[in-house]
Amino acid sequence: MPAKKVHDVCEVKSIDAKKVKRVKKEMLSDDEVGRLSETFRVLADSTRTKIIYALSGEELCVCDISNVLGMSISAVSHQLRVLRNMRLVKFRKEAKMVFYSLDDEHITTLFNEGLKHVRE
Amino acid sequence: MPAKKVHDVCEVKSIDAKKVKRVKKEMLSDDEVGRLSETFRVLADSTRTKIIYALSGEELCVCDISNVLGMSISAVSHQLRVLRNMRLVKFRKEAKMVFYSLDDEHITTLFNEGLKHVRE
DNA sequence: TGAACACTTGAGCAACTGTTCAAATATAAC
DNA sequence: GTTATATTTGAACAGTTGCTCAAGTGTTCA
Repeated sequence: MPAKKVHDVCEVKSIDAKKVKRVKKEMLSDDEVGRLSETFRVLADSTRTKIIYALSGEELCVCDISNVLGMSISAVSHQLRVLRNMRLVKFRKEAKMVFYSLDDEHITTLFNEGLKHVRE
Repeated sequence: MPAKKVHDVCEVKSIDAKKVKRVKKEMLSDDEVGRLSETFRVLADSTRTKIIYALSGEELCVCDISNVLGMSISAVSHQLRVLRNMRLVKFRKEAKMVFYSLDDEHITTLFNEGLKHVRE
């Protein structure tokens, strides 16, 4: 069997081979593309959006965030873990409570840029 | 049966009721939150990321984009529809071909802000 | 010690997303 | 008309995501 080719991919060079080559050469690296979409993906969920906005003013404990959003502690905690893994929030423990706050001003800039866009 | 309450939500006011009230009042509207996460969501996929970047230099037809990305025409076309629905790209038909180009400079700004972030 | 509290975590599940495949549409050339 | 090319579209399918529920950790206080 010959090396199977995906039929759906246009293989003709009739289009604009030079253009394709040039654009291909200037394409972002896989690493950049991956980190870029990962970055946007954390911001692309409404629960996380609300958490980030809530924390943009002041630090809050998990229970407070849960109250502000009207969501279960568990759901909030799961999302806080995502934000923690992405290093977007930091936390500090005080007795039984855990206080979260923002930990990445680049993301804040990006977030505000997005906010500006939807409010345009 | 009495009105069922979600048990998991912390209902005690022992935390910081005033803080919660204040943050709640300043919270983004549902509409803003929705549009914000929708905006970030379009950018949160690597195929769409690549398409946007490819189009940031010059207009390209579907076949060229497919060649640049090394993906099937169909997959590219599906994603172009998403970008079209979000008004992020525009297109022009020329004979059998369809040329796409960017159509939203706000998104370009947001995209570049994201790029700056991952390249920091 | 044990109960209460604040939070985290894992499993399970429904909803969503991106891709493939096959079929459809549209335009051009014969 | 038929054929070829460029693109779109719908269905199906696998993979991912975000929530709930229940059980777990760790700290405080009696």
